[in-house]
Amino acid sequence: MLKIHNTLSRQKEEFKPLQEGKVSMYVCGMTVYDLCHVGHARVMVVFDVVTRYLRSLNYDVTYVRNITDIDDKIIKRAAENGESIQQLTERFITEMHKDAEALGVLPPDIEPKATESMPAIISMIETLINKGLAYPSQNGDVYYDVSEFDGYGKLSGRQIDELRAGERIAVNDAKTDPLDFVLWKAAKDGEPAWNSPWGNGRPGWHIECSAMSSECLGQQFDIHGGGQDLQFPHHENEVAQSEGAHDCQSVNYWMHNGFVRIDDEKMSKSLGNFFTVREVLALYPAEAIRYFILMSHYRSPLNYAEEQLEQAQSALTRFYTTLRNIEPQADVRWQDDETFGSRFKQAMDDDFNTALALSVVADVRQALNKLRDSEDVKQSSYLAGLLLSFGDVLGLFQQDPEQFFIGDSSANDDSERIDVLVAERDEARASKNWSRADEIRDELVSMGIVLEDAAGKTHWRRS
RNA sequence: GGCUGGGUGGCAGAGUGGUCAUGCAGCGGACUGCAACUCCGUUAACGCCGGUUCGAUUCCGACCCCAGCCUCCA
Repeated sequence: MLKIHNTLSRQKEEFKPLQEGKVSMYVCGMTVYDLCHVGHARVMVVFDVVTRYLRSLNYDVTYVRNITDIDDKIIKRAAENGESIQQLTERFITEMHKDAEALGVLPPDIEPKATESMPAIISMIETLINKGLAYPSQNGDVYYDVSEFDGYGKLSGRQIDELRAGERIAVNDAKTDPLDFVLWKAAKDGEPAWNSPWGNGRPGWHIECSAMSSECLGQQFDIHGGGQDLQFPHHENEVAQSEGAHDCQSVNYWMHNGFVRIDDEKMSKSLGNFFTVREVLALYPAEAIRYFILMSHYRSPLNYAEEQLEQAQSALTRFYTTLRNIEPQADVRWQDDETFGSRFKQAMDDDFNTALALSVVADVRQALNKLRDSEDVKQSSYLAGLLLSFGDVLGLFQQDPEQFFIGDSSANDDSERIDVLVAERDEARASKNWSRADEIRDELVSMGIVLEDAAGKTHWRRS
């Protein structure tokens, strides 16, 4: 039985989809004005695994991840760069897709953009105004009237009074209450604008998600995900908008992943302490980054550190070492395995506990290694297939092992030379010329190459 | 200040009222020409103080410390 930690109740709850056998899920994606950082990578990887796991349980999943392609930061950045907004956003959408692909993140089923959802956004704002939940102000903005929505604060666990007592809310004369938030922003000169009943303008940030989620998935759907920092105000406001407009509970399970940290501090654009995915990919294999993300539970903070990435890479190296030279059985389904499969399911059913799931997978690896010198090819092949089946859920272990060890050949064209040296050393070893053999090995070590003399064959890998 | 979440061995990170996490690293051994890989064995933890209990890292209470949100942020 799958349990999901629901932010609404702050508890793990049994997962029951609205429609049997189907899951509808919406995740807040990127605002595309810059490269993705490791925090964005975490969201993508975490919800990719959620999707893969649900599918492995035979759910028919519709996964929506939006793109915010119009907002203040985008306008500002485009102006700074001297390019059009469209040029900027298209560029970073392409970059985001490259990062996602490198990290083994499967594309979402629907990837709606704010700029392509204007009719739905405008019509939702109209509904909110007609219901008395929103009001146009004299300057052309439209605001949501927080005091008119009963459940305001239920998702983030806040009271309106508490929020009002806070001193950090900017004063704005156009609002009747400082807590009210903008649904539609009137355009200033030179800003991109869409026509609306309230004049030219653009949507506020929160409304696009309410509009796109209901447009893609309906007024009610199963799971809504995103980073923890979106809980308030973004998701709280989404609840107010969607439920205010539709008079029904919009989301049954809210999932929020924890932050990536650096030196015990949140990695964020505003603090400037972030690493882009691109930077990290230059240092470590993409799969190691993915493994690193899955080493901890998705709701825990994840501390980004060189040591952790290297640890992930070492662990991954062991898996591929094990998989080398075994022909995995192709049709293994982890769901049918009673020993490891049931433990894996238990871990993943418990709010997607990938850290625990990885320990089960490590046990499979060990069982496989124990068979290394045995004659039981059938069992070895089965366990290797099982490993790949688990890996399919986690998005790991799918590469050809040799490829993993050799690395990106376009970046390293010394493979031929290495092969020549290895062959030369094998000859020296055959004639028991140990000093020559060791000399060659030392040379390879200085090139960052580790040799492994398996039975009858020498493998090499980059350290 | 208000509201969340958390403090586990050298590091990372699960979990549990009373024999095992797991990974990386370390130590001893097997294997190896020597290594590497692999296997076997092994060291080591549960912030602090009380309480409940036959027994608490796990439950309860106080305290200390850390992070996050309350403003754009995944």
